[in-house]
Amino acid sequence: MAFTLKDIASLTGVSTATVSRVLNGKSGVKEETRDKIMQLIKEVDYMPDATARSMKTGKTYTIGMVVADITNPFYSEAAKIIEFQARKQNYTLIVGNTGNSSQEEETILSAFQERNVDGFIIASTHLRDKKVQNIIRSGYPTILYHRRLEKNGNIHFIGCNEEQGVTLALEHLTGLGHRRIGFVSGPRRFSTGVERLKAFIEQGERFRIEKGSYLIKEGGYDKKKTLEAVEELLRLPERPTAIFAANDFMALQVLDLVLEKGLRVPEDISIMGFDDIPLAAHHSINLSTIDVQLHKGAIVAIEKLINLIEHVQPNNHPIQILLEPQLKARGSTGPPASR
Amino acid sequence: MAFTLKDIASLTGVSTATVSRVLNGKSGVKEETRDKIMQLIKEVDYMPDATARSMKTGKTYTIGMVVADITNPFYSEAAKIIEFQARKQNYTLIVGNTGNSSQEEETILSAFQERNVDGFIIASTHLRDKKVQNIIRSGYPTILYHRRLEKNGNIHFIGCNEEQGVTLALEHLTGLGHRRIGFVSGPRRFSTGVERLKAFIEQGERFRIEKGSYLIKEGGYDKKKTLEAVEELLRLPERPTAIFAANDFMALQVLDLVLEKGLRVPEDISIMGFDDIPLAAHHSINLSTIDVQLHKGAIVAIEKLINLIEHVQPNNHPIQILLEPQLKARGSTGPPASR
DNA sequence: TATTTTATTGTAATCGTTTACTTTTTCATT
DNA sequence: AATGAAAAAGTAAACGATTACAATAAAATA
Repeated sequence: MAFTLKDIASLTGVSTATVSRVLNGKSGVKEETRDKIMQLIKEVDYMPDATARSMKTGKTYTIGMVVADITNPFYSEAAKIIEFQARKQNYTLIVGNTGNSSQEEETILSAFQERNVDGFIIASTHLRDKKVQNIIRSGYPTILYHRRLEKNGNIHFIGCNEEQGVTLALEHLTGLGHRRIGFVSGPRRFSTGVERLKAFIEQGERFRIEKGSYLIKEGGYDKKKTLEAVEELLRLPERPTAIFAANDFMALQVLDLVLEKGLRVPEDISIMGFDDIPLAAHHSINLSTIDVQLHKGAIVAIEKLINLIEHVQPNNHPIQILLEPQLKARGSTGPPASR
Repeated sequence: MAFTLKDIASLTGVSTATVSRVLNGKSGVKEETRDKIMQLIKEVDYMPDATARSMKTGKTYTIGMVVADITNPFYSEAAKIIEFQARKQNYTLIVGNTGNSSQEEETILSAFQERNVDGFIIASTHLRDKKVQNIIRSGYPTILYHRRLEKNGNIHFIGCNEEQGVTLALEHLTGLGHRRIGFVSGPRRFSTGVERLKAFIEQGERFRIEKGSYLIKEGGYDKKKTLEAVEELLRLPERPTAIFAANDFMALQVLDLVLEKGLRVPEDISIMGFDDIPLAAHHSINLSTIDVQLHKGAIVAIEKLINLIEHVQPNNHPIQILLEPQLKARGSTGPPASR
């Protein structure tokens, strides 16, 4: 049965205050007393009750992170990095998985609030997410990661320069000679979805993608939706010579579907992704994509969050960090077949 | 600024006891009073402080899960399922990532203990894990998932029948005609590592794998170790016609390396994995492997754990569940090239 | 040695809930 | 109207730590 601070106090014949002081490494305790207490602590393997402690101090040393899908390498990678960094500073990370359901997200965020997390990293918000707005408004230290809200007044955001990323991708594809490029967009509820789409349309003009020869199709995170989009693209009278998927997770699905149909990549069709999840570099995937600097972003996110938590900001300048994406040209893209 | 139960009490002019009763849906509160309180709660969006509550009740409704590597789809998939099931019953899941370091694992487990998690799902234990033994001994509801301890007296374990899995794999490979099969084993600190290896050796005899013509090499989770193992296998005078990796994560690396060397799979060499992570079914991976029933295992694990937590077991029969693995024959295995 | 000063320790309230126990209110019964 | 039982509400003590403040012990100074 577990020992409490009180037990330690009475067993060593001192007051709880003294034990607490020792526990927290405060000064003003005689060496001898400290040693005696420390020894007993080791001996009985006493560990302070974080619950009780945080009740008094108001700090839980817990950070709530909520992601769209932990099985998506993009998020699991980020979670891993963030957890690691957090623990280095004594924080525990709680990760919640929304599966892109705002219903679930709300439940999770509430659970986290009830548990008094010290701060949030939210990587699942949709554009007009009431609950998220609510949390930010009520002053919780919060960092929006990767996805943002529609209106971003006074909101801390860390992500990548989506427009720049799309530009790089199109530069690459058009550089190879592609003019008919199909785009499988992400859901429009998410900032990444709309921003990448918007950039594709804008930049598409600039790069002279053939009018009407590309199709934009909203994909989802389930394979079915992506399948529909791909089928529709391939059924076009003038088939696109390249498909650009709005993220790697979808690109993988596209790749899968295209291969299933017996097309060769990149000889028959090029595939381009976005995000650069670790798997993209895998030899048998070998996906050309845009590196969104996930690692750097994750590190900055947790660093900034802990900063927000520990030093009440004198300046309430919202943090707005846009990382510069990079092109990763791999084997899934090549020149279009000449006909 | 957040409202407390006391605020709700004084604002509605009742005692804290009454509010608490309403909050917990207890009887003995007049309808009218209940309504009045409920209304205020909605109005000010009051949420009870889980910290304070669990301090009194001794329950945190939190489950600690510790995994070897959250970016390994095997674990992220399990975590996702477990989190989902847990939340359905009002539990929050904390996931810790050990990166296979027992140092890290210990830190994480201690952090979880201090936070008074109601139970543990441990999917990272090594065979003689002191800390894990310690936790089990001290009576925490704990389920070992996937990996087990060396001695399993009175320990709850859910995993798959490793021997059976290896047998299926060898049946498949030898059935195709392979006699020289290289095995890249997992680390021997883990039960899965030794069990799969042991089964390979035992069953290998039965299936008349050519003596001395196969090599067993301990791989790791970093690509370097696997690379070494693969190189050594390929350098053998009589090259194995198939490589069996002790898990899919490693099989993916093997696949990658083999392809990099210009070998065709399965024409030049067959690759077999173990676990059946979702990615294995991906068209461009198409890895033959052993389905360890991860989904079922995860569901059972969380179900049993919550059961342990909520109904103090009258019978302390340790739970020992071995799921039956299944062969998933895909494209990475085929008959050996005839020479 | 008496008196300050400083270092060490102790006391007790508090954080926000829950809950055993007590008190008050309501209402049926006589 | 008096009584008693049942229903509703209240009181106050926990849970296990932290901490402001008070008290004591030790050391320094006069």
